[in-house]
Amino acid sequence: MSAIGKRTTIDDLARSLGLTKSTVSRALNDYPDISEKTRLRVRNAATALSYRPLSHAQAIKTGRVRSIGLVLQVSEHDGHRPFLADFLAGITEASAAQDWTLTLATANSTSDAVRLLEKLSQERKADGFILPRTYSEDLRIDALRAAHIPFVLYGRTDNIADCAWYDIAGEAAMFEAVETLYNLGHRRIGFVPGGAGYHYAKLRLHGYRDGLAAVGLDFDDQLVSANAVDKPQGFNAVSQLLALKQPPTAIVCSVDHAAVGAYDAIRSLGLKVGHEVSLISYDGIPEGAVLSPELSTYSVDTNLAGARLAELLIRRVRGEPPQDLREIGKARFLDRGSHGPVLLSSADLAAQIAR
Amino acid sequence: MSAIGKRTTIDDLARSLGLTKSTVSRALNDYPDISEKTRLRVRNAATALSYRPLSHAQAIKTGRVRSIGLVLQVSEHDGHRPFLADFLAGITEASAAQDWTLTLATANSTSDAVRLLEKLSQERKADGFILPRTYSEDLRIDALRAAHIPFVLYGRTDNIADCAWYDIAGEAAMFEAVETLYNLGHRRIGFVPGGAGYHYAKLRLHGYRDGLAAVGLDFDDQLVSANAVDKPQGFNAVSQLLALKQPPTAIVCSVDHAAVGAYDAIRSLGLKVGHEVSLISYDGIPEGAVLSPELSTYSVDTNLAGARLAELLIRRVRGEPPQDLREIGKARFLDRGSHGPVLLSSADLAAQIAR
DNA sequence: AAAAGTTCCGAAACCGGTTTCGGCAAGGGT
DNA sequence: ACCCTTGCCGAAACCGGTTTCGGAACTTTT
Repeated sequence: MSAIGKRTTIDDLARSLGLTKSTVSRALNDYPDISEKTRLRVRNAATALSYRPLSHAQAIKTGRVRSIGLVLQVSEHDGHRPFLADFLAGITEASAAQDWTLTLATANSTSDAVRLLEKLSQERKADGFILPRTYSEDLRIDALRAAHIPFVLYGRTDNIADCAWYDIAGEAAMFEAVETLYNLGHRRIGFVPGGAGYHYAKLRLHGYRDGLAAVGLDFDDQLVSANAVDKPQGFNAVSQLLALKQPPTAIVCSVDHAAVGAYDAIRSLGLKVGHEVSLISYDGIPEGAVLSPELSTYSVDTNLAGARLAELLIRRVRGEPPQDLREIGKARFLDRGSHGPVLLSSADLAAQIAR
Repeated sequence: MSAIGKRTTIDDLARSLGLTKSTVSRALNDYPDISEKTRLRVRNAATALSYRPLSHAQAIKTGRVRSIGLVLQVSEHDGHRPFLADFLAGITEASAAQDWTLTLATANSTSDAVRLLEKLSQERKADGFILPRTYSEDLRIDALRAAHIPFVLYGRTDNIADCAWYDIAGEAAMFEAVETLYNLGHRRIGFVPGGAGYHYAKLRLHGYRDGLAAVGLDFDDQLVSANAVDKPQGFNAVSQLLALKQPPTAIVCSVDHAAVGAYDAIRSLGLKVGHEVSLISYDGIPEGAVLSPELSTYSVDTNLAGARLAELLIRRVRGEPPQDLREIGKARFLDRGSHGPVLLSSADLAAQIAR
């Protein structure tokens, strides 16, 4: 690898300035016992010689490599797969702004993820981790907590001790969706929950129930289908709901990919989305815009999420307590064509379906 | 960050064995001057105490952090966006097998990418880089070459000096597509080139031309449309081709996303894909399977590409010459419904379109 | 049995930064 | 005029590994 183009080290820099490397180091790190004059001299010389400290040489004393760890579980049902690039861009841009980088790994299972988290941390490839797709009971969190490794959740979880997080208020969106549909005259409102075990699914179901309570509708567990996170599951879930004696005239979906299946289910009964059956969903996947009618859904700013998570994690690594590092964002409603005023009563709808 | 759970250092390990750390280090790194007996003793003790060397502490002497760098340009037209997760998984899995990791960054422009490459390398956040989406003339390559930083291309380029690469033989696929269509009776075969400036686009156009030559058809530059890398561009490109006095009865697309637009263009003229107009494309995006008829296309194993690239780069960093690190894979043809025997002559097709 | 190799490990330098500690010189107070 | 700060920088330890060098103990050769 040819030794051409030797790096300039801190010693080179110090020598060229007639200072010692300790002074140079403190000047560059803004120690208070360095005069403003020499601080500037050092800074200028550093840029002139294009000096860049080796991050691993710094790390040996500071213990920090200025790197965010992220372990993706690729086998997951990935509603966020289309958002991956945005998510990563959000993290890396926010990180780069503070001179941090992203160390990425992929796992095939939760236990694999735990193993990688521990390994990356022990080798100090990362100073802390962003945990995407949190479960209500999450082994990754348990492991990091036990090992006192800094982390930030993308999502929330049951046991929030020592947890920092960024999350979108999916429950608020579901709540609002129920209200919206109620105001359009719907009185039988179904719900398609998201992935079992994921905490977001639990929260969104709560939001749905709270929404019902707020508008004065009774909760009917028949109106909650099986969990659905993709097109076929969504198809089955909605078929199941529409086969009820008193079918829902509106359905709230936890994830867009299930809603795509819902379109097929509704159409296969000779009904039209947004007319006989209204649909409101959550995620904001691009496919929603090419369906007809376009899917009414709550969209998530994944780039922003990545950026916020990176900033929170860096603060966490720097020692801020997790209680101060909890942030909730809002999903933005895309008011499109898949929902509308109630057209038929539930009974009439049942009759129509029976034909 | 509580000092609970102190790491075991190499000194701890040495002390517990009654050896010096130099012996331990050499034992773990398979130096020949360590007896087999002590080598085993050390290994066992290391796993027993779960000793994991700090990668940055090693790096200070070795100069390597065992990390692959990847700078994504997020603003690119990303045919490979849907494959991003697969690509990253391929890289990280192959890297992890050799105890390497992936350092990821994102850029908004080529100059931004160059800046990041240099920065990451100078701070030694990465030992070398994978360069995705290569251009025929690529500033990133120039920069890395000039700085003697190891890199591997995903794709090829004009000036291949000092270049190692992995690439899929897109030109062979285009060649074969022309042959296939010729054998089905097509004599007017159009071509939709990919992104201007990208080297893959140049290669695939060559493949198309060579294919024509091989079957004995003349090259007609009218049959080559404008560049197209997404749906609207594909729509325009194919509309342009079908508006010719002697329109093609078959079209080869450089990228699937353009082919999706081709479907619309063909249908809007009252024609059916795979009947009046045949279509063969390249990439293997998932959307191709939900079109009707399903898109005939050459699919790329992106996961494998990531894995091969990681392995090549690691060898490159270890000092193998780039000439020995060039590898070409093959795209797999998905023989589906968007192409078939010629139905109308070009003249008849023109007449039909005119109506 | 002495000389010459081998085998194997310890001692110490080294990598490139950061951080602690101490001291000199200038400034301020009495 | 003297002492005490304060400001500012140099000297040296330190971080946790890797690598070079030298030498003791043990074999082999002559």
